Amino acid sequence: MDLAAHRSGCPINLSLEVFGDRWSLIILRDIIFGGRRRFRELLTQSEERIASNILADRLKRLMANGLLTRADDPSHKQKAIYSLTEAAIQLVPIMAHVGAWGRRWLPVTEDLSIRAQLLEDGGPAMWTQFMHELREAHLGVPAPKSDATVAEQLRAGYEAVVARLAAG
Amino acid sequence: MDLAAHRSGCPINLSLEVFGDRWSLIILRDIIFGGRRRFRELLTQSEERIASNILADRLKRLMANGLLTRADDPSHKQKAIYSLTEAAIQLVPIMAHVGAWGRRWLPVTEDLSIRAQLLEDGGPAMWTQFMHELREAHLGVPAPKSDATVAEQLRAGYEAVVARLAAG
DNA sequence: AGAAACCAGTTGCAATATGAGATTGGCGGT
DNA sequence: ACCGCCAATCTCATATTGCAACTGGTTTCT
Repeated sequence: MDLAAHRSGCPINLSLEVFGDRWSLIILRDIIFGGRRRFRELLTQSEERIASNILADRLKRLMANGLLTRADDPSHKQKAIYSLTEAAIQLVPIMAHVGAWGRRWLPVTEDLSIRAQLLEDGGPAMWTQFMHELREAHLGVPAPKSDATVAEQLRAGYEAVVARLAAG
Repeated sequence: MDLAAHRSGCPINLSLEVFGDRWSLIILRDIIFGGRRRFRELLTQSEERIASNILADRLKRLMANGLLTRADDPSHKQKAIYSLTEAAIQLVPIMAHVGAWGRRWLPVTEDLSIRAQLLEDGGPAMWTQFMHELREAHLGVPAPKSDATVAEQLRAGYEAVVARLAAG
């Protein structure tokens, strides 16, 4: 596509050209923190109700920009599996910072911000471990063993808040 | 404006609703790292050539979202001065991370990425000092004294690269 | 004083992107 | 054979973006 179609060679500008829109980081968030790997999961299980055409377009664009890869599911001929690339996995610290910033300055809801809080409290060490787990799940790189995975801690924290809110 | 017009209460989503577009962070980058404070400076001195109506719209939106304030310049009746709020100053670590990510994964140019590199090398300590300097310049909060300001280090690094590229 | 340049935007209009909903065509399970 | 699932695509209405020209006022120059 874009032969020299860049607005400038500034790293912030180029980054925005890749994920500076309303949906790309939402999709990556769902893949990274929500464990979604397929079109249908991303379409129906996100809070923000993305339209199917937008989702299809963004997945294409993220692949073209090297943040995602797509593979056929060997067990289901028409199922596709999306995987993060190393570049996308390295967005984890940015996600953590953005989540922390949003939690501090915007009217977030408790259930949807608990993961951001756990990640903020865990700090860079937790982000690094989480990135290892993502590399294992998406790139097949074995991760160092640990008793409680970050993914599990985030899930448990979320469940606990949802249960507490439901109990009232 | 938008009463409950949010797509969800997720901190990442709400953050994207504030600055998840192609221009908002570019404008903030120019204010934070380029020292621009006025409409005309932002309009004409940016690499990416923003259109005046888009600039006007984004400045309005950033003010509505609490990232900028606007004041009349006492010495010039029709000059306005834009200032960062504390919320915007706290985007510095995100800017630093996004710059570092872009530098690693995208085809940046050397002159426009030197500042990102200096900021990456300087680490969180340098970001913190820079945030103090921004608080002094935009909020009137006196910053701890230091022999070389971060702003000056970034400027000098940029000038050096530009000079070397021009000579070489 | 009069002309020229500067300032912060606004306006009109074409091109582009977004969004909701229906539809497509291949696949799997029963 | 039928029904539901899957990854998209199509259609059409609305919203956003981008360019260029323009506004109404203010300072600066001569």
